[in-house]
Amino acid sequence: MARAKTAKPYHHGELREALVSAGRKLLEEKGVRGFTLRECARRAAVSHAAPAHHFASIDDLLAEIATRGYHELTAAMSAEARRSGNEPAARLVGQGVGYMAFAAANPVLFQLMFSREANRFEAPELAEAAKSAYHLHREAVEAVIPQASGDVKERMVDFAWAAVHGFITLVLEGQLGEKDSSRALKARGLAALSAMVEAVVRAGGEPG
Amino acid sequence: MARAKTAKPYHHGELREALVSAGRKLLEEKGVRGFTLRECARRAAVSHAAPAHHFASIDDLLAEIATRGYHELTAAMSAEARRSGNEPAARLVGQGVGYMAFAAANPVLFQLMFSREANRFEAPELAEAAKSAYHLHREAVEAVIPQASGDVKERMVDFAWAAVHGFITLVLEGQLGEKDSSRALKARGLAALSAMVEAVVRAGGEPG
DNA sequence: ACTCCAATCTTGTCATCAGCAAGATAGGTT
DNA sequence: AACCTATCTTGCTGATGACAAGATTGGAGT
Repeated sequence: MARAKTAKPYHHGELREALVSAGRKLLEEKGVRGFTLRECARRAAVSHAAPAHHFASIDDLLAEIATRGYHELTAAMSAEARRSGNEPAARLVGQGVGYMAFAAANPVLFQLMFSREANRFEAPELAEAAKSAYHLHREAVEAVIPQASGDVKERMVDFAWAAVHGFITLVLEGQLGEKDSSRALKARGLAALSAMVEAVVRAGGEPG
Repeated sequence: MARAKTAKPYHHGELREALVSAGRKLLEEKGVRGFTLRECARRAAVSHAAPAHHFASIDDLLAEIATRGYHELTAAMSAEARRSGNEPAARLVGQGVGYMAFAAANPVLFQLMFSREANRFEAPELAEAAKSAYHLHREAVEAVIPQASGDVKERMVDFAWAAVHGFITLVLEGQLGEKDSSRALKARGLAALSAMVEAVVRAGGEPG
């Protein structure tokens, strides 16, 4: 039957994308606990049961959103490292800046990506996406201390990631510099990054 | 009326405590998203509406649990620092060990305490409890670099906390050393702490 | 000892949620 | 043109948080 111009088409056409997109906004607005499948459906203008044909459960949708988050995180790290030139230490700082910038722009998504729940989502692509971000970081650290032993490298990979991740995490949680301007916060972040890189360089300089 | 020995007393007597206790176990079992007020009530053997008389909302109960978590965290940090003697650097490492030990023993609670939601709970005692943990940390860092300028001190407080918090956070999320034994993980944690303290000491040695 | 009252706990209800079932529609395939 | 499968719908079930109204309790004041 020919439908009137104003009638809603029965088939959405790009519902999966629409749900991911709506879900991502909803996530930032309402937080992880306020996220509901039905609200996603409402925002995509479909019935409450429509999402089931694209995502087996609410966790499935969250996993997809988190996976895309990791892809974006990786891209942000790469881009900022590239902007920082060829010097390994500068690139490591840049990658950290990219990491923090992504987190600051997507605080709730970032929290979801690094939450305990996300780790139990059993989504292979999610684990894959997370690993590629990790490898990017690992390579950047190792490039700074190419002469160090494997043990030292591993420890510095841990340490560097912990410093970057810990700093931005504490900021997003409001534990650090609540009243600071975003400009001042950026300066504090850069200071933390500098301290981290310096520590890595020193540790790498003592071979063994 | 005299009630039979087997009859359940109408008044619980210590329901608030029972709910906090049950809620804490439930939290670790089911995670933040699996936490429900009704299950807490069930475990305390009261009706589903009973908790309302002790906690205005589910967030209120979570805030109380988080507040107690901060008190325990502070205690764990203090105790481990005390065990580490009087040397400031050793005490800072010890405090970090206490921090990580608490987090490892209460992973979900720890995640809750440092989640975005917890920050919006609007519970004065929660903010208070969080601050006292922060001050403990600040003092421990400043004791290591008493001669440093205020700026350097502030930056090292940021940095040290970020390193400790970031490391244990990544471990609890399963991002770091998934397959490591807890013994190996502890070693990696200590390595991160050492690198952190060394960096703080060096930075503090350059006055200004 | 008696009364009364406020705190505590109960049952019952409502709107909302995730997930499932069964039926309607659409777009593509043979 | 017939069909067939993915997509989307309405309509349920069981559970949740919050609220309302009533029952019970223990204690404060007389």
